[in-house]
Amino acid sequence: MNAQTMDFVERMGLALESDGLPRIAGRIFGLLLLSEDCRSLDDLASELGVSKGSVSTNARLLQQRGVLERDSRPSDRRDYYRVQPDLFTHTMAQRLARWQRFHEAIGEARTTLPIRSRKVLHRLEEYQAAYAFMSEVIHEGLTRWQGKRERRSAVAGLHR
Amino acid sequence: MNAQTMDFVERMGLALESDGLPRIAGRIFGLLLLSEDCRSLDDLASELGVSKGSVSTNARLLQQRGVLERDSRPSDRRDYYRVQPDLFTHTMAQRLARWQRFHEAIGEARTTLPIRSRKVLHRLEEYQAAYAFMSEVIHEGLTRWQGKRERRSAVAGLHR
DNA sequence: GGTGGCGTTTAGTTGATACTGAACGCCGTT
DNA sequence: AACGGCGTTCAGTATCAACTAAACGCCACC
Repeated sequence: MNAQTMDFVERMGLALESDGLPRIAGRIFGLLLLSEDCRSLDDLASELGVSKGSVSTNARLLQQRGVLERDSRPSDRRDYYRVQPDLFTHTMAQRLARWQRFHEAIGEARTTLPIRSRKVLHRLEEYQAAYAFMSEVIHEGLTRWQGKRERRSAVAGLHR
Repeated sequence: MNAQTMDFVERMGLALESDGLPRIAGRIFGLLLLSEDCRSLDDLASELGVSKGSVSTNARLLQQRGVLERDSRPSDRRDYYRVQPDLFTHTMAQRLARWQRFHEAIGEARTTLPIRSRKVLHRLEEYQAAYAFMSEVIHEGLTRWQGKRERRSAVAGLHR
């Protein structure tokens, strides 16, 4: 592997690690981000110099998170992985879902907890209102972006 | 402390832990979120049943992240902490900054790495474009929300 | 100048988890 | 039915970070 490429892969390892994922998951992601074609588990393992078991576990983890996609080829028993084509939309949506859980906890607290203080109550309401507003903004932004993408690829289709 | 309150505090502990912060930091945040007034370090430590050192370190951490604010009182050497008033805007802006670093890495890779594949290049460009777009959407949304807040508090001021 | 209350720092412990290497199970092929 | 190639799983380890408790340093007040 190229030295610069290895640097990038390593940076991605650290970046996703700071996001709560295993470092190897980040490395797999980084490598596939720069790969033209899908890669098999053994391919990934040897390229990254890590055990096959780790790659298997982490590739599946990334797949479940919507970061990677699994692919198969006719008359080939191996699994191949690649990055999800519309990666950005997926990860963004997933982040939103993660926040949602957090804000649900606050909402639940607001309704079920015996809150004496008007100040606290107002603080929680304010927070929820802000979340609701921004959640809507982001959702609307995502659909607008997808619309742009679709229109662009439709035009590209005409040019073929 | 109330049992339900303890549940909530514990949930916040887990929530912020899954965000890369120490669990105690989450507990401090949860407790202060439900507190009418500021709390001293010793107060927090005894209420949460953890060591004073942990509270000191983690409260400062949350302050540096813009989650908490430190307060002091005349003729009192103790530090008091409370949640940042416009918590939501702060945390949102901080998340954006964190993403930025990630996307800078991708941008850097795109320009410095020798990328042979047109497909890969297009993938990276697409990703960056999406990020730029959504970053703008979120920023614009945040300023709109702050505008709403200011107008509302101005009206509330008139009514006093 | 000593004393007590405060926040901070640090050595040490504990707990969690990423990772490895090997065993396992499955299936297609011979 | 044995074999080989594949993905998965699991016991063992090693690393890392949170947390505690105690020492420390600082400042105000006596």
